[in-house]
Amino acid sequence: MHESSGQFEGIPQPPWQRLPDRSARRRRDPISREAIVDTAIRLLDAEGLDTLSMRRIADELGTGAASLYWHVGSKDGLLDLVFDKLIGELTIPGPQPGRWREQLKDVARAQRAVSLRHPYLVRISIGRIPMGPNALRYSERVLAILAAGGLPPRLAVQGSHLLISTVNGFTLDETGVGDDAAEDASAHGAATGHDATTHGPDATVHTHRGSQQGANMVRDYLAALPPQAFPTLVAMAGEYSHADPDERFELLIDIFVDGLARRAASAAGDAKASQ
Amino acid sequence: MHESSGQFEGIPQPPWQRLPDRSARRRRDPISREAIVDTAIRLLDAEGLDTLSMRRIADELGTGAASLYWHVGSKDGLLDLVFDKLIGELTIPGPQPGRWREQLKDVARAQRAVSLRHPYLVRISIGRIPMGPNALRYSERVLAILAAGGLPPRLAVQGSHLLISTVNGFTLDETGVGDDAAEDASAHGAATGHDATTHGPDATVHTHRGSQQGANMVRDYLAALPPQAFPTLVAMAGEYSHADPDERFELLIDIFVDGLARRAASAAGDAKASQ
DNA sequence: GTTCGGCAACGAACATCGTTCTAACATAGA
DNA sequence: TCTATGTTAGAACGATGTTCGTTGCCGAAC
Repeated sequence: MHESSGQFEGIPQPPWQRLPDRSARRRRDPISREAIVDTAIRLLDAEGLDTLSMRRIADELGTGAASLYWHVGSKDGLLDLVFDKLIGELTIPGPQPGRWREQLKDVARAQRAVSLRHPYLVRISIGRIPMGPNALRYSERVLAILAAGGLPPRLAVQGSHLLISTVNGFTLDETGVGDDAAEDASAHGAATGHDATTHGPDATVHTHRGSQQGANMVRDYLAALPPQAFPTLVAMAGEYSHADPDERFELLIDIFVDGLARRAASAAGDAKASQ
Repeated sequence: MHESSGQFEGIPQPPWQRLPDRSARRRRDPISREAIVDTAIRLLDAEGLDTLSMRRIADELGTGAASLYWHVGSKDGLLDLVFDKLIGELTIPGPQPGRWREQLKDVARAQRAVSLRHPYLVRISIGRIPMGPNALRYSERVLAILAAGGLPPRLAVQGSHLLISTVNGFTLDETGVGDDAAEDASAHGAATGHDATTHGPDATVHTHRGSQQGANMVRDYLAALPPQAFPTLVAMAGEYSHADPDERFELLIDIFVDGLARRAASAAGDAKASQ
């Protein structure tokens, strides 16, 4: 009170008497955990996972990096919150026993859609056991669908786990290649190429921003391989140009859900037989 | 000159003439790209991915970090080489047309085994298109098995892709949880728990070094959930205690390979019908 | 009305990281 | 012996996650 400190705004503080510069930076709009999570997600969507830093988030909020730590504990804790919040975007319908197969496919499609909308999601999920409130809701509803479909508990639990990891595996290489800011080739090829099997690039080829251009590059590269060493690869190189991710994903969930249904049926048959 | 610098080993250099201290550090054993890659793999196996740094590798080789860059270009380039070298550990058998289903399962098992032996492998593979010499050999042999099994090219290519990503997805959460150096809980729980669905932990629970202890923790936690909100999860909590990864993996590849075989058969049927 | 204590914010600093710069060295050929 | 070239390596740069110590705010107690 008494407007104690910075009362006379015109007179600058003597520079040797170093006082905190509270000119900018209003104490209004106190930062909250939700605001931090939201800006983190906004930055992640806009600029990708690699460029996300505590300081970047703090800048966006008009504060310093240290201020974030009171609310989120650590960057990893923040990513925990981001992860669960994004899982909350998933809406899983209530179980309809006769339609459990289609429902399960819809769940898979929804999960892939979220992972494509936030291409960093799968990478964030690594090493994080999904046990936040939204993740629990998600597991509950998926399990409910499988239980309503008549799967025995063991198979239902295993199936829900496998569904998640299978979709994650698929979207991982769908989203893993091109993140953001296109890097140049870098081609670290020096000498010492003594044991190379082929005359292709030295170790691994990075193809950025996939889509059609990258697919054609891969196809051309494969087609140019020495046929005696890679006969099948050369013969099938053409298939790599029109690789439709949607079609492949549908094939995957078809295989998975059909297979799961078949195990469920055979399990039911076994149970009936041993009755 | 005349054997200018460190010739007479007994006499120390005058300290004001600051020359690089080449007292230790023999010029023998010049570092090579292979030696760098091998040391990196050894460190990765022993200490995990998080603690790997260029300086750590250089220390192990008795040199400085800058010296590595002449050979590998960048850390990412080094990981390219590590990745392809580890893929080289896989040995895929030649195709036996009548046994392609078992062979494909064996491929999956082998891939999982490598990913468990080097738990950082899957994480390294993210964003890396597998086109090194060993990766190409791998793709060639898998495709050869599928082609010998009679799959049409389109299905063979898609199947080989899906096999890799499916196994990766499975091993990702098998190896993703506990890396190395056990961290303490950290529990960043402050106030503002206003919208929590449950009275459980705040956001996400990290269970380290999985196995039985972690499984029991998960089971107990799920069993203690409010049953009206999570009826299915609570009812099936017991299943989470005896979750056998091997059994689940076998279920996965059973489903996958059987499903692929079924598509192959129906594709063959279609081809014959439209003939 | 004044004092006090805890919640919240913040600047500065620390350790570490990947990477670059540049000088020094080693060795082979002239 | 001199030079050219390939190779090593110390120092430094910028950026990162995180911690420390301090400061301010605001309601409760006196």
